[in-house]
Amino acid sequence: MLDERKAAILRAVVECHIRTAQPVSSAYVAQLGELSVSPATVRNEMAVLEQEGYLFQPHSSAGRVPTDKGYRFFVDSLSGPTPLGPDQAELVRMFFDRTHGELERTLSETSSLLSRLTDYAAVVVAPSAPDPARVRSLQLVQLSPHLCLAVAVLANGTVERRSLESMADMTEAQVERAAAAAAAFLVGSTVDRPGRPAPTGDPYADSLAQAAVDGLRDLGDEDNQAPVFVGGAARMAAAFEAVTTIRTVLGILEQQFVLVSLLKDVLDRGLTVAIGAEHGLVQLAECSVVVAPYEVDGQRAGTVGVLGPTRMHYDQALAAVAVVSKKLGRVLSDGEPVRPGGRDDDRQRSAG
Amino acid sequence: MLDERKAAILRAVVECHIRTAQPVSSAYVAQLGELSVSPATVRNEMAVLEQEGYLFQPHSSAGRVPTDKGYRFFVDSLSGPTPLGPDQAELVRMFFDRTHGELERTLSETSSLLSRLTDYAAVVVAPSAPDPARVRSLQLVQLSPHLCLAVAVLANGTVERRSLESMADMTEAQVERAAAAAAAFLVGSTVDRPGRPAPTGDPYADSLAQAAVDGLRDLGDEDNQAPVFVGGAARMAAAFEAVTTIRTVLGILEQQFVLVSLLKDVLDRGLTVAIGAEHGLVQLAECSVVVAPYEVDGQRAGTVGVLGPTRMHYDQALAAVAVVSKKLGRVLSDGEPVRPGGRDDDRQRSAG
DNA sequence: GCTGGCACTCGGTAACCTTGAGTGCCAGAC
DNA sequence: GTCTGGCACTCAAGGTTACCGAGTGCCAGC
Repeated sequence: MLDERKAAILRAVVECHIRTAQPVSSAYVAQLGELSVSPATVRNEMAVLEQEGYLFQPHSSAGRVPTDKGYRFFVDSLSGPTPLGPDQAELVRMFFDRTHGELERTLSETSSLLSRLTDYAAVVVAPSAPDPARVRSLQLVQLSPHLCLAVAVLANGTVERRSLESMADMTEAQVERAAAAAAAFLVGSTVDRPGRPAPTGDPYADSLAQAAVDGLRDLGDEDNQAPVFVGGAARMAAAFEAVTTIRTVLGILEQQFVLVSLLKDVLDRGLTVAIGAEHGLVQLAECSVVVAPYEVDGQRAGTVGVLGPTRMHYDQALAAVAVVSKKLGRVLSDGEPVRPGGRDDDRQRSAG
Repeated sequence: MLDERKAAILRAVVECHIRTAQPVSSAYVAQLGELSVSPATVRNEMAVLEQEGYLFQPHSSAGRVPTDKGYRFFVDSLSGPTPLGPDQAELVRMFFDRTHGELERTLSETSSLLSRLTDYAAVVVAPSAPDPARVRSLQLVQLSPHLCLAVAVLANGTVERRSLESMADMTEAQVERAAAAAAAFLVGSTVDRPGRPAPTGDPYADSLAQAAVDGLRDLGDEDNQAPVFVGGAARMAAAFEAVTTIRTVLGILEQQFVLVSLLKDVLDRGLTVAIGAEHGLVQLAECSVVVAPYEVDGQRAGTVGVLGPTRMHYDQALAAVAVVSKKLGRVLSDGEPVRPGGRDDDRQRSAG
């Protein structure tokens, strides 16, 4: 589609613009020396590239700036994964060596890590409950005469809470009976087990037990909102000039629901990088997203991602996201906790 | 200290500058009509106020802007709590009517609410565990041969997790024995109960049980970090002009530890409002903080606060923080869950 | 097809002027 | 003594003009 020389020029323009945030001149590209041609030749090629929509000229006497299409070409032509820089690899190693358990905290700190690695905002979507989720224990805690809290510990260590309100006041004994019934029904089984707890003889206890079981059933549902952890939102303030842009982007980062669907959407379309308008969100037209799913126990569980300006360092972001998603998945996998001093290597073998 | 006329002028300047973010002229104050004097007189008074450090003149032909000291005088002279506006009161009522249980979620949404009420960033510090914390149930969940998760449900519905690593691999039976021992020791008691679980006959199980008990003991410790929920950080982007300021402030908002100590510090000094440099944080010199503790079951449990520019709407912020802290405390109190359609009134009776 | 040369464009910067909001001060009135 | 109107002064903001130079587009020649 693009001959080799045009491609090289385009790549040079993108790389330079990512670094400098300035329009790139033909003189700069020529002086690079990669292809031994004069600025005039480069100019001619650049004019063509502009006609074809890869470049854009802010005004008639300025250099060229890549369009979204230009970035897309650049990203697609990135040759294989760049390795992480040594300091960054060190950061990652240190982080995952001392991390274990405490799901929320791990996820939250992972988002900070990813943000520090890339210098953009990072997003980590919590693992959806393994499907189907096996219940390890179920408790009912009475908070007030008509308010109970159902606390379920799942096999993977996740803790789920549901508050249950009853119309009538409950006695302690009733709550205990309900808890026993609900636990007998659900513990050792999965949350979506069909049927209902065995009756206790007390209709109030029965309905409470049923409420607890019902409350947990939605865990399997698709639309059950997975929590999101955002790290380094402040770094977006440095990435943009216009205050209004900053405000918009920060606003989006606070809307967990929007974030989740954004990442999900990108992944569903089989993308790893969504540039500018490629994802649906108009408000993020000046942003790109780099995402990767992570696997827990061999299943896709959640997503990590980086949100930056369209002129982001894609290679570094891709590398960071790849490494973090892999390591995070491993840390969260049951059978494979962090092995301090273990022999895990960061490099991906083969896999072109 | 300030005669009544100077005080009136100062108040007028502060109010106007909060609204307009512009230097305030003598003509404006005179034309207000509150005190029937000419601009020239106002000018003379303003010159004195500047000498005394209440006002500041950006340049010699500009109006006056309040200094931190000026704001301090203004805040101290606010007469009693302003009531919330009707729409805002409605927001608050709706929010707390449909809120119950689910601690983290409540806190997180409360921070959003407070941010929406004030249009600044809001901070909610989670309640510190009631002191001493009573344990309702204790479970050990084995995640891998040498990694366990201790899950404790406290009497108030809080769930605490601690991951426990053992050198040697543990069998399921050992974990069960340890869980039984630890539960027998702690359930029904408080986390700081002295002594140790009864021995099980298996040294490995004993040490695991001990580890679980030890792990929870730090709950009572002072330095145990209370989680923080920040809402509406994006609104800070609108409150300031300079991008660097925005970045700094957002950076602070991401450092939970700094936030907690900031709020704690302000409260410890007996303040409700900290203006500009009054709190220790140089980076937040352009910000003010409005805080209020909330009480759960009659004890100070956590803090809510608002972070805005020094020229914030103090009256509204104070009102919002007061109402939200009171309502939040009530919702979180054991004996007193939200009573839908109940007879709770928002007005503070007497209490001058 | 590439290149050097050249005219042209146009954003950015600096110098300059003008405007007007606002002050400080003073002399006179109450 | 205190207030006030008047007046000169200051200085940021905005507009105009001129200039510079980076960068392009095009063309003629190699």
